[in-house]
Amino acid sequence: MAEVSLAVSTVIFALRSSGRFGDDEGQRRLWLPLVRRIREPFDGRWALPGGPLGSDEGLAEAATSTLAKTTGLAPRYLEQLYAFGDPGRSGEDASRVVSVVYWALVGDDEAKAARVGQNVRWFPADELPPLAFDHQLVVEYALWRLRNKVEYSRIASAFLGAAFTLAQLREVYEAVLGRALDPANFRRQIEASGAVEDTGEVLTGVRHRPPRLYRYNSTVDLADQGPLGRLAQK
Amino acid sequence: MAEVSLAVSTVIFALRSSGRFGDDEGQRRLWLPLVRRIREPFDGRWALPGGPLGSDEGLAEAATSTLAKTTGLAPRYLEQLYAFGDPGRSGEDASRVVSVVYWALVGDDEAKAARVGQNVRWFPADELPPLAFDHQLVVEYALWRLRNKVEYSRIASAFLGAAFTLAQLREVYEAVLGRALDPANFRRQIEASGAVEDTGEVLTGVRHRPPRLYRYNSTVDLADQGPLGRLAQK
DNA sequence: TCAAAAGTGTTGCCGATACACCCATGG
DNA sequence: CCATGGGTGTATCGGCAACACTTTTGA
Repeated sequence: MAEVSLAVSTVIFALRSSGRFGDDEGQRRLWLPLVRRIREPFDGRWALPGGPLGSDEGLAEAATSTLAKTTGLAPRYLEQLYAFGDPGRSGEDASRVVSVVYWALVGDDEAKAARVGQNVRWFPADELPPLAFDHQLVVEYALWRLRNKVEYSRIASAFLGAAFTLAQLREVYEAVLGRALDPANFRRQIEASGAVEDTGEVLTGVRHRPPRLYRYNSTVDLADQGPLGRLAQK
Repeated sequence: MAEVSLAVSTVIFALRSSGRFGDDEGQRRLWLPLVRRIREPFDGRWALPGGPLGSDEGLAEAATSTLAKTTGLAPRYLEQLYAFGDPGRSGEDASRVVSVVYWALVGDDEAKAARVGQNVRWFPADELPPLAFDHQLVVEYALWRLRNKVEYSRIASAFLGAAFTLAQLREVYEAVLGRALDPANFRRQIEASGAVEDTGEVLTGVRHRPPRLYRYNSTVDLADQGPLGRLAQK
């Protein structure tokens, strides 16, 4: 009945060091992968990865498979962002498309191994090329959501491995929020939130006092941090 | 390409006094209109008003026209809630439907004049009948969003007329949040937020000190309180 | 023993809550 | 002049930011 086609796109965030030197050199920044369009409208422009919704796929499932196809990665966190569907957003007289957009976080280490190719490239989130469709707006909204959510949930964990120091966690916060945080107060906040627990181990090899290693409190599932999460307890 | 049809549904909230006596009698409660389904699946059950997306309609536009069709009202506030699209949510082997759900607020006075019929009825939000599809979950999520948003935005205005006393505004907050608020502190919070301005007039005819009448600060558009609102300033 | 980051203690400020108290009106 | 809600003043509490200070390692 409806003469509209439905697509699912995903804004994929990774936190990678931008240094040209060693692995841990340089500041961490947010990066995201874009795909180059190979047809009209917006032929040649960069766009968010996505595709039509398969008839047996769930929406989140479609976002995950898009993510796998373009980067070869599995998301550590995935959440629906918004459904965009105003007529005209695909360009002037293009056919009508409604996009359900998701945003995702992938791990730092995995992102290094991410596939790149002629038509897939990673860009720093604050230095994007001109984008197709209304994707500029979409990315800005996703960034806003990410920055907001970092402050009141524990999604920052998605950027880190199984064990981490509080300094590493703080670096994630600082990169996402774009400002420095007081180490002392950050420690207290995180400890008070109950989001992490002490592994009992320490990180050695650094040329100063060895920091403790923490892991995320497994009693809280990351998936439940999403919009419908708090209603899901049946 | 995609074998899925797209529909738009709306959770419509009004704040009406539940008293059987006069207009201002009794506690205010949240009410919402439901429509009775007249076909399978879920024939005979109550469901959220909605319909397929017209080929020239924007998503919000479709939500507004659904609202007009079922209640005869125009929304004072409208915001996208979520896109639901998992296979199986329409019942077992039903055809695949993705619903973009909006939520809306309508004014107290207008809601009194709202159309009702055999197949449209208003229910208190906390005494809903069994609903079709996953609409129970949808309504719960909408309620959660409403309660959250009342606390950090000025959408409560949507339930009131052009001029109102702070006591009336407080009643709205109390009904939505489900708890009593300190009048003194409520006054300070609202005044500090800059959301309202004094009209200079007072409400007479009450048998105590006449309360001042306020209006909402028109320099802030209600429509900009939505998710994309803060990005819309071009 | 020194530099550097981990980790702890302490203080002051600010916003929110609780609640005492005065104000203005209708009856 | 009294009951009733409008409206103002104020003390207290708790969280947070700022920052001084101690700890523990590698070099």
